[in-house]
Amino acid sequence: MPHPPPTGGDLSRLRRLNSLSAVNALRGAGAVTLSALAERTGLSRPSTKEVLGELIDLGWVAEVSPSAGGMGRPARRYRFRADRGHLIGLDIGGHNVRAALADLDGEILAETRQPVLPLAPREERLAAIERAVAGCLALAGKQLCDLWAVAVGTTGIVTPDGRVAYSATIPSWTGLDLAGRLRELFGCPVLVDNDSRLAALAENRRGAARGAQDVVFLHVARRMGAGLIIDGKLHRGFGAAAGELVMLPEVRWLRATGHLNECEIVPEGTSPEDAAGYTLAAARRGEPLAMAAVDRYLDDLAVGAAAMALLLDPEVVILGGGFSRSADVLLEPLRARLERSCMRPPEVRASTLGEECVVLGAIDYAVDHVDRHYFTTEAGPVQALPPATGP
Amino acid sequence: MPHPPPTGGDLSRLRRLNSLSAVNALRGAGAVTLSALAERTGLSRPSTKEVLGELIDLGWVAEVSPSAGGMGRPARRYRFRADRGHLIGLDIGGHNVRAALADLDGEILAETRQPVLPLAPREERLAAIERAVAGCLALAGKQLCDLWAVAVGTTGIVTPDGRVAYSATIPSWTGLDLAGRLRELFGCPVLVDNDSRLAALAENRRGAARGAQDVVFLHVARRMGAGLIIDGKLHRGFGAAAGELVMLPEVRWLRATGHLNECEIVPEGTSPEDAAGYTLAAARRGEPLAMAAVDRYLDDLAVGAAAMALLLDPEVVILGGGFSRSADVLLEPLRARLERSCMRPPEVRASTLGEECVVLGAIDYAVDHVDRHYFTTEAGPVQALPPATGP
DNA sequence: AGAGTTTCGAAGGAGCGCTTCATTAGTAGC
DNA sequence: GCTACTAATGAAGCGCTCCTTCGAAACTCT
Repeated sequence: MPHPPPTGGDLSRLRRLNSLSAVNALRGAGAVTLSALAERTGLSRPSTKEVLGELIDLGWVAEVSPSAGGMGRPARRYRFRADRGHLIGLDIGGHNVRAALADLDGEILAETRQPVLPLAPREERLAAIERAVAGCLALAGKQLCDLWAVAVGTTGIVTPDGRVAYSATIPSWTGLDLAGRLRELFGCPVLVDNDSRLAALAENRRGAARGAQDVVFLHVARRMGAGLIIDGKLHRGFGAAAGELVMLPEVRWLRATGHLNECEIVPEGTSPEDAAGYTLAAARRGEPLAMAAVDRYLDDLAVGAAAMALLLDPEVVILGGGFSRSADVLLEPLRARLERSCMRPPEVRASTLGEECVVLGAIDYAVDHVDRHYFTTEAGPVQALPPATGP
Repeated sequence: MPHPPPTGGDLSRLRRLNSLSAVNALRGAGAVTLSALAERTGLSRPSTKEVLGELIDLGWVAEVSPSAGGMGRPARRYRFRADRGHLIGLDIGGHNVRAALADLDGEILAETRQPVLPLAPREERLAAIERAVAGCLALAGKQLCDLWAVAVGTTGIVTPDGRVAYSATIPSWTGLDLAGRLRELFGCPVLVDNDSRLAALAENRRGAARGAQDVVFLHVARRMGAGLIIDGKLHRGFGAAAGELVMLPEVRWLRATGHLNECEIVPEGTSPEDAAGYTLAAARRGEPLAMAAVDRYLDDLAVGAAAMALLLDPEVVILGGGFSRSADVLLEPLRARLERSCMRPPEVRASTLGEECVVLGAIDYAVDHVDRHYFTTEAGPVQALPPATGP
């Protein structure tokens, strides 16, 4: 029988915990004085100083110019060196590849976009990915060797080891060892996950669902998806296939978009990509036919949304994805439908991150990965900052 | 802005962690030698001894007779004093009130059952609860003042503070402040939760889903329910209403049992309670009409089950509740249906705890409560054992 | 320039866990 | 019945981490 949890332990472990506590207090807090840090960590000033000194020696923390103004002796100030490593977030969709470059705090430094055709062959899309990343690096004046991790959100079902098991939106993607290919390309750790899940993560960290413990994120676009935050953590499931509610016919998500695409009001010859947007815009203007189509669409959308809300009882449901541009048309009716179906209806909010939610979620995922690697109890003592060539 | 997590800290905190580690290593492990304990906790022998000495002083640990046989000097042995406190688990259903008495390890010492009519008034059911508990106490020779906690599983939606917001099975229950009433009755902390959720907890701790991180528990009986274990923890949801998928018509769980009740093969005059069981038994014998009814029943059951499996991607789905007696008829077809609907089908297993799953889950919930209260980091240092009159 | 305020840096003390070693209590073999 | 072996016990001494306390330093306000 394996021993349960290796809790407690050594004195060095206590130091490690306090180092982590200090790192967490410094992360994203800008310039912090020693006294402030001591208060946040709960340690005494001398202990905090010792911990901080160690972090400075390891290269994770730097001193910045002392504070000006105020009473008493000016305090020296310190900051987390978020600029010592860089991360790439990728959103691989049917029509676009988006990339963003961020520092270790997840602060965005550069963004690019590369259009691709949904039916483009694998290599073409991979080339677009490479261009998008190269563009980000050039914009920020960085190099490949500055990258510590690349996180990717893509449509479809992704296995735990980063292969694309199946993608309806990008046919050529099915069966690809995406993580492996990108590792070759970028020479650093690559994390791959489903795009809807990463979007949910972003909304939870910096968007409309900030602070919520239980979140249902509805990725509404031509094709639907869902991402779940449960107990403050992204839920992936045993086989990393959580959120694939679309596949169940009774949930009516497969046919939902059809109501928008096939609305009679859509002019002949409108491309299938633009039809839904046309109907939504027409509904906003008050065209009766369009409004009826949107109503039918919402009826179908609400079935799956209600199933999730009833099953999980989340604090908030986020309406995100491409169609969330039309949140003004969709939000209130969705809320009304959920209030009819649910005993304890959740809040319903529109995404605040819009089109960028997947890229931002990928960045957040990469930040988490770095944190797990360097700043968790399991990872051993806080390690020295890797040399400038990357980890 | 509130300070995030009060991690790390004092030297005393380290001792606390090690005390907890020792308690956890002792819980449910019977008699343990000092060396074995040292190995499990990861501490050195002398440190382990000191920690153990403290726990003995506080009254949580006792020495037992030294081990006989074996090489070398016989080791002194120690055990967790699970018998110093007692817990009650209750299952309040439409037709029965079940009670169990357990020690602090969750080991069952006595069980009783009191029949009640579904339409019985509140006070009658409350009296049955009192009788069931009194019976347990008498069987084990204990008294009310020996109880440290009472945990209750009941049908219906339970608010976080222990009121019954709504119960379809027990009409008189709706609106009752169950936790308040039982606290008056028993004079100790009372925890109330939905019965399906507690059953899921029991299967995760000691039943068919032991060790699984993500579990969907299907409570199949006259009325359906669901309980979710996510990331190893019972999922309650923001308003403690998680699992109420039944309420959604599209999921077809409301009408499912009807296929069994209304099967032509059921003899005239069979009571509504027994009709479904009759059909299931007939299906097992191979009666074509019954088999067709069970098929239709399974079609409906599978819709909700598939929705849950697709959304959460659990490791295992447990078929539990009253109808799990007929798991031989239901399990394989359900598995086949899930394999058709799911990209990565979960394992499907029958409950191993049967009728007792709710009572056992209530006990497990009560054990968790005691653990949270006495043996967690948040609870401060491990407290002295309360005096014999209860906590 | 002096009082007040806040931070800095060093010294001394207490708690906790680790290693080490002599001692003790049993079994196995002759 | 005696000796050799084995494994646990108990006490002593060490090192690490955090704490409290104090005088000195640096800057603002009057």
